[in-house]
Amino acid sequence: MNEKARERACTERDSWVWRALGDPSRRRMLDLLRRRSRTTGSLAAEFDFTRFAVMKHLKILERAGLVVVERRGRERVNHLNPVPIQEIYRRWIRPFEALPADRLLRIRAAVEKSRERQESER
Amino acid sequence: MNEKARERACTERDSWVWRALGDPSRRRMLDLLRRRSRTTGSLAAEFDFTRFAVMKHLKILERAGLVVVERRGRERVNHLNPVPIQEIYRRWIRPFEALPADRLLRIRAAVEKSRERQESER
DNA sequence: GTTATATGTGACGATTAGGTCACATATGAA
DNA sequence: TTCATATGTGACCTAATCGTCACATATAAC
Repeated sequence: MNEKARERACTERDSWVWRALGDPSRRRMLDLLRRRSRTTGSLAAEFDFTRFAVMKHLKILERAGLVVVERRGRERVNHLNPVPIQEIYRRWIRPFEALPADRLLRIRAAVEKSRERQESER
Repeated sequence: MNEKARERACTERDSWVWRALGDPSRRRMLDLLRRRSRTTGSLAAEFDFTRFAVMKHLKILERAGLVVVERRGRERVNHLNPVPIQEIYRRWIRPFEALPADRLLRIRAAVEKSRERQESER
């Protein structure tokens, strides 16, 4: 029961992060911000769609805590914050790596079979 | 330029996985499947919405490679496949952990400031 | 002050996604 | 064969999401 409660809490807390990471444009933004921090305008120049759309994406990333804003005069510098991604890893990715070996074998067999099935369908 | 091409390819290939992970119901499904493999019906019993909705979710998870299906007579056993999640980690999570120390300090300062700002707004 | 630049807001439209429904198919057991 | 059970398909509705537009605000430089 404790585990269930923990799961549920994590799901809700991480929800904004997952939503933010779900969009390819936003992932590309994070990739750009990973190299160096940028102002909103500088970031918008990298995308085909309008600056307003970029701002919306940044707002979503900020809400998720993935982007932190530093005001510098009339500019707005967007920094990438890696912490939420690390938390996602600890709560979601790592547990999925720790499956028992017998299950992994069985899953691998199922993957093989489904691959064969897909190929025979062609 | 090589790096850019690699990024782009990764983004597109992982796109289905991200989409699949974006929904909280699907994440809960993966959590259930992590404990043990289940038939579609058994899985559907855990959710408030209909079995058909569960099937749609399973289809999306399957398209992303996160769920592998094993036919067993008239039953359909859904296995969790951890491989795509591991790939997500390698291509997306780990690079974000490797930021240089000076940038991390600066980002941390920005996080602090934005937190102060948020608190003063209350 | 005036003006140019950088960022923010509100309303709107098109597309997609999550969900339900009624109905169809396939397998195991009697 | 007959019937119950497990899974699959097509059309539909609703709500959220991504993008645009016109307009508003704030700061730096002159």
